[in-house]
Amino acid sequence: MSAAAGTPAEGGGDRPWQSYHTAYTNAKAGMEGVDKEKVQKVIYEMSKGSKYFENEQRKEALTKQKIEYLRAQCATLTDNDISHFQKVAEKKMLELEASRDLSKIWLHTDMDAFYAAVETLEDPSLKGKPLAVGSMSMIATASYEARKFGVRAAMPGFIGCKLCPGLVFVRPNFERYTHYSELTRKVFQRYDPNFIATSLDEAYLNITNVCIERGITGEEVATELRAAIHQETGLTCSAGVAPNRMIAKVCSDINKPNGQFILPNDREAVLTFVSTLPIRKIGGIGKVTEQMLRQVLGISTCQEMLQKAAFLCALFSEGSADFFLSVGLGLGGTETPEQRQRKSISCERTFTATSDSSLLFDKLANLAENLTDDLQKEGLKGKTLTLKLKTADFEVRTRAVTTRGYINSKEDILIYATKLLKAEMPLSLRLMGLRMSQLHDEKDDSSTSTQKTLDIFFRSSGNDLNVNGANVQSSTNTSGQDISPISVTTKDEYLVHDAGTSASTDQQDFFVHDESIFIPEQRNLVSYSNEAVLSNPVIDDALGEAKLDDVTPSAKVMNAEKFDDVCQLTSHEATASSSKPGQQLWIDDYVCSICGFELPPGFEEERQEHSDFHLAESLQHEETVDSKRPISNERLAERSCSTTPTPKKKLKSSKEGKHIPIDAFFAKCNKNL
DNA sequence: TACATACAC
DNA sequence: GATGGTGTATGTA
Repeated sequence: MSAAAGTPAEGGGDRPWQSYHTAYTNAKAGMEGVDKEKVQKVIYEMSKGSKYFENEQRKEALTKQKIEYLRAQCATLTDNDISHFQKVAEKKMLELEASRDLSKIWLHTDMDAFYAAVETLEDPSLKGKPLAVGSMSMIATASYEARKFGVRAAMPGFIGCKLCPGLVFVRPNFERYTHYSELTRKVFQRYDPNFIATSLDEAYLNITNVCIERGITGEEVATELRAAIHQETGLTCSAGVAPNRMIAKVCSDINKPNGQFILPNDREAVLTFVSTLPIRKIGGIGKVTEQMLRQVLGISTCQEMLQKAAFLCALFSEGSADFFLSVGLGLGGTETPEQRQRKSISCERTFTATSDSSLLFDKLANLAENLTDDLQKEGLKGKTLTLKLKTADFEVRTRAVTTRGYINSKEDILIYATKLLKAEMPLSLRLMGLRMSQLHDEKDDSSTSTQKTLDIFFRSSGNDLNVNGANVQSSTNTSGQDISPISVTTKDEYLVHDAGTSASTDQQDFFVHDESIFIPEQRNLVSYSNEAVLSNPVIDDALGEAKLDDVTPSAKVMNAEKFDDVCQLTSHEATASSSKPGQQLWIDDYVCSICGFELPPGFEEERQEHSDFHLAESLQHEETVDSKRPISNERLAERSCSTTPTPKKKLKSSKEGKHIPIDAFFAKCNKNL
């Protein structure tokens, strides 16, 4: 195998710090004169032995395994394989080359040490001092003075202190940063009304029209724009100008701070530029990808992507290979993308590790509340709730559940979140997070709040206890069947709706991520009308089903166990049961003995409502004395909860060659034979 | 769909 | 003594 000319495994032995790579190992602008070896040593010494460090070691070991695996795959390639992939790669490169568009001029701007610069502007006494915006745990931004000592963003503050004993710390103040960010965006808007803001301090501008209309060069636009930003904010920024966004971003980093770099719209210039460019400079190529490409294929510059094109096509997925080859050709991002919708919304918090379950449930409730606030502020509901856990050992797990309907109330979120968390207990955690995805706009949804739903139910119980009672209209589905209100579910999973412009609301007390693509022209996209969602899905799914099903309470008690089986949660002994309405018992202080519905301790109000529900149900039962359908609490469980089983620790060490490209190759080879 | 990973800032 | 929060994309099962 000729191409697997990876460098020998570095580090280990007498210089263990050399092999400890962190997110902040690679140099940032302003760190040119830094004694990297010394910094590495300090980072290593201060990290060594910590749980964080040990987790990093585990992750590195996995990366090494991946690298070994790819090397092995590489070694199996025959000359025939290689020539086949060479052809594949050449075809791809021709196609990519044909797509090259040199008619656009893109400008990328990046504020210089943004948070630190804003703080210095607000408090001039900080000027000239090594400054870290952040805390002892984490630095968000380091001033250029601090960078000279090796201090940088994403580094924990205590390591920064060690590297730079006089380091001054300032707590982040996101309202300030947002204010200054808005000032910069006013300037951007004048040059490109459709500019793309990727964070508070970075943006892409398509300046093609400005250049044409005013008959000026990209360089002149950059100079003028940077001057305007300085004029209007008092802050400096750097800019890169190039025929596409990928290159423009790299260019803005070249003469940082307070500088600019222009790459002409010329194919040769682009290829020359890319020929020596380290792959790590490219957005999307991080620590792991860099290591893989270097250690498996000996690739360290973009141009080498082209030399090793056949191997890239052989070893990686089509998407990855396309990306790598584009990088080698210096292509990427010439059209303004469609405004993208937010896909998820989340909230997570780190705290002192604890295994105290009541503390953990409290924290979960806080998260649910925060998430609800954020969802409601944006008028969003979601279907998939993901619980993120980070153990005291820094191991990260995520557990998700998809509900049948869209939810966004604290109560609903907490019911599912609690279920997910309970299934993982006991464990010691240092972080919990909740994320809602599969979102849609609340205003497109006719569903109402939990309370309202219960109101409707109770009103209906009072008047007409028939399942098709007056308060809940019967509806007809597409196949013309009469369907019960309870089973009416929304069918708008792929609803398209207007996202609007989003001014970032930086509520967090630390880092902020402003993902909004700022497109001031609000466009109303088509939104497909959804079928009516009559009421709160959680209640519909869990309680409503029970309302339809007609069974004796004792049968329900028996099924409470199955509920747990289906959800694969801790099994509860349904020993405590009551067939009398109003005397409902909570098994394990948690599960409703009648229907298996779970409500954690502390939800006394909700429990009361739930008990009331069964009371009403029981009354209804007395009125409609038919027992047509035996209850299916399994169905109830399936409907309300699709929680996945507890972690199956899969060891991804299956040495069986399952890598798609390789398999695909053999499939193709067989066809070709 | 669920989960893990990688990445950006 | 101590290593973040928000969001996207992708691969895999």
